[in-house]
Amino acid sequence: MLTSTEMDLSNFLPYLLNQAADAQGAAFSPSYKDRYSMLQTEWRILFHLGQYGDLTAKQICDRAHIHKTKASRGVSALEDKRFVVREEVAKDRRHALLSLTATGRAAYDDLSLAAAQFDRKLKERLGGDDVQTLKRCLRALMKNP
Amino acid sequence: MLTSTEMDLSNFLPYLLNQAADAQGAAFSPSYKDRYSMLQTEWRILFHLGQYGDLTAKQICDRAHIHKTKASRGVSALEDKRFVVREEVAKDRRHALLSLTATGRAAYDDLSLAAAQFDRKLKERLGGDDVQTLKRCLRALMKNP
DNA sequence: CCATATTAGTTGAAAATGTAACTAACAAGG
DNA sequence: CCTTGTTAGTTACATTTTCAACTAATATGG
Repeated sequence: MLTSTEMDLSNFLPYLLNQAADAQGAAFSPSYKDRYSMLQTEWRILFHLGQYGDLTAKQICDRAHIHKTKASRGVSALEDKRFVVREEVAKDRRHALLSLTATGRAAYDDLSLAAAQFDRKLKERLGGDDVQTLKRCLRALMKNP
Repeated sequence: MLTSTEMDLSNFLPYLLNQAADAQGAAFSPSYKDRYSMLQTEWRILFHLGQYGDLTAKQICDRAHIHKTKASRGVSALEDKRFVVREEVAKDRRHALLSLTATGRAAYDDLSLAAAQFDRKLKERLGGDDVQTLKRCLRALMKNP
């Protein structure tokens, strides 16, 4: 018997968010896992570099909310795959600008296309109005209070 | 320059979902981590038992989409904390019905309240109409096509 | 300058997760 | 019965993530 203060799990927003994110993440992840043996973090770094141009690891961490150790290992993995090269910034040698190689760019282009298709199908499923609202809500929830 | 087929990362639904789920998860997790040293899976199992009564591990796995190894470890951890006891089902000794101890029930009640408060604040932030739409979308996205 | 603090990034160990192989119990067909 | 298959749950091992400590470079305040 649920009282008014008690919670209904199937209505608990963090739970719903998590389940939806897991399901959709699992649906998309084969795109980068199967074809490029990338982990999610690598895919995310690649995507940031492809979209926003050359960035330092720090900038990617800040934008994508990735912890620096995860990013550090992700960048190394992308270097091993020859998808990314790093170039020291003369002005401040702590930073290193990351940029995509031709191979990395090709992978990005390919995955970017797959992502666009994936997103388009989701939009079809949910309907344009709902997607608008959904994205607006998600953007609001990304940034904690 | 973005062509029509190219993706805008900040609009990619799996990414938005993931970021929002992470942010909200991180905001709520101290409730069960700090006070009860629980992991997310433990909290989820506890919540299922509190809400839906005694269940087997399998039933929880199916309902919550938790992998059986994760569930197995979560249940063990909850037993160690004396939050859960298992009782063999005579009819089929492969199953074990899990139920909350008084201690487990108390933790559930406490966390349930915290969750309700958390959810209420989110609702205030987003507005009732949006929350309706949001939850409907998330429920649709939880179940893959 | 020089001591101290901060920042970017790395590394090693510990914790958690995922994968696969396993056990134990039951089911079903011959 | 008895072989074969399925199911619930556990365990061992590899991979990934997290945490804390570290290095190297730069900034800052006296």
